[in-house]
Amino acid sequence: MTETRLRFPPSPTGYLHIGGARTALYNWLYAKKTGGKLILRIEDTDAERSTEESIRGIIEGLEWLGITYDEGPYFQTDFTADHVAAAGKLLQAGHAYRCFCTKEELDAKREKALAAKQALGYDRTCRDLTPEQVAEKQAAGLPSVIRFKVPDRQGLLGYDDKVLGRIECDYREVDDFVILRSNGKPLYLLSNVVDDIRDRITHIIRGQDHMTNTIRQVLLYEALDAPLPVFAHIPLTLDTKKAKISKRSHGEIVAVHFYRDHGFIPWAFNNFLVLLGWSPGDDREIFSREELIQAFTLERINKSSAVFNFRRDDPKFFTDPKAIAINEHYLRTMPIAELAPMVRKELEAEGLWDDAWAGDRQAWFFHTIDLIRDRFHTLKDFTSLGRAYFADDFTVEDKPLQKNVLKFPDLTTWLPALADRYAQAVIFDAVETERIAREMAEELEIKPGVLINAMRTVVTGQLAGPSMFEILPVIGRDRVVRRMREISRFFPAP
RNA sequence: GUCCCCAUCGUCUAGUCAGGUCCAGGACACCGGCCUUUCACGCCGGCAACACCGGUUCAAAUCCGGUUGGGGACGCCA
Repeated sequence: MTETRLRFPPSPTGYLHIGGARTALYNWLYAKKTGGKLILRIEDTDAERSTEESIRGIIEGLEWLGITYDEGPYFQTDFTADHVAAAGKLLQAGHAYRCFCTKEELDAKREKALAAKQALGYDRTCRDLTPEQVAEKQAAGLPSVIRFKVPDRQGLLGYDDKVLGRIECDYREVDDFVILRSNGKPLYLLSNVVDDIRDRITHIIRGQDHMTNTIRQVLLYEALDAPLPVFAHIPLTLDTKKAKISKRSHGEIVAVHFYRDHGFIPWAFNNFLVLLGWSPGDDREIFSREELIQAFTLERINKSSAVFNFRRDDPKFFTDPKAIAINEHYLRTMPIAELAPMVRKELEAEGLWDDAWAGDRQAWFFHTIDLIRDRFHTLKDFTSLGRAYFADDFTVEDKPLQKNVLKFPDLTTWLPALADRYAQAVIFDAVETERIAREMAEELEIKPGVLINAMRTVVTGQLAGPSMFEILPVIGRDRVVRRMREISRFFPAP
């Protein structure tokens, strides 16, 4: 059996979006599973829309996701000569012909057909031009494109799709498509096939929006006398209104970099993505890299499209809740040693990082992450909700302030008093701080919760969090005492 | 308009190919309860779907036909 060779061929006309990322992931998984190769090919034949920035963005996106490729990036424009040669060969062999119809004529016909609700498509005007007629028009300097000549055959044209099964349509339904523009530049349908043949691609995993392309490309493989690769058309990712997700209409929310910038763990995002159109057949949903490679098969890819259930401007769910849930799962369960570098990056970006946390204080750093991560959703939470553990410039949220502090003006004396006891305590650990706090509450004849919740508020800024007495030693006696003594600053001046 | 594809809880899906074990399972979300100094933590429970019509069959989510609905494509874009 020959080596499997797959490719991911993005067109560099924008950022990498989740649909493209998922396609890349499926190709990558299949390559890994079969011990094959993944090739990255930048399809930049549309010079007007291709940009350097987009190429960089796509590569960075793949890198962030951890989708590695074995060859490339190749650039399609580097192989223009091959494409042009192939077009010439098809012309010579009678598989293609020159067409002199102008864009204007074609546009007019298309619009007319659209208005009359007639079938769209090329009417074969130039298909049967005699060699003399062609020579005459060329001599007159008329520009021409090269069109593929769809064979005049009875019966059905088709191929076997790995996920959809047999796909067929009538030969007459396929238009004679353009393979070379009037300016001599090749077009996608041709370039793509020529490149796939040269790169010896064995499996093409792409979106179902390519199904009509595949039908036409099957003809190209035949005319070019090349073996047909295996095709697998994966379902599309739709938005909540069931429209195809696109960069243009959805913007950042569908961009891979959005998830990087919102504190997603790369593998968690892959794990979410793979489930959008594939399932292992049992109840598993969380997979390590190796488990997923092992479990992944083309046969278990879904036929029907999936809705990416993202939300906008929702304070709780800024994107698909399931994506967040999977991210949380990883955030809360992965080995601290793997999570710590990601947290470090977040802290560094906020200017909060202290090198000691990678040295003498690494145990503290790991313990702190472990203590607070249970309630976090993304890596961003470490520098927002968890800021008080790493810095003094944290925000005290209004809700706990109202509920736990301002409601009890006596706290301006109670809390500094408790702070004094903490300052003088022989030991400052969870057991001792709790004993002291409860003892004082008893003396004051108040519920311990009043002191505890007030402490939580001024020490962490948050309404909720881990056990208060676990928190205190982590934040450290000095900081705790200082924050408790400063409670008056939250009350309006008398 | 033409062609192609698809159709199970709000969302992602299992079950469909080999009909009975499915008055349909899991996850997320939602709702309720418990735990707790707090909580968007944890634990327990609940709500919730086979698009419709017909056929085949002792038996249909599963097979067949039709209807409806959704999506995609129809470029000298990729």
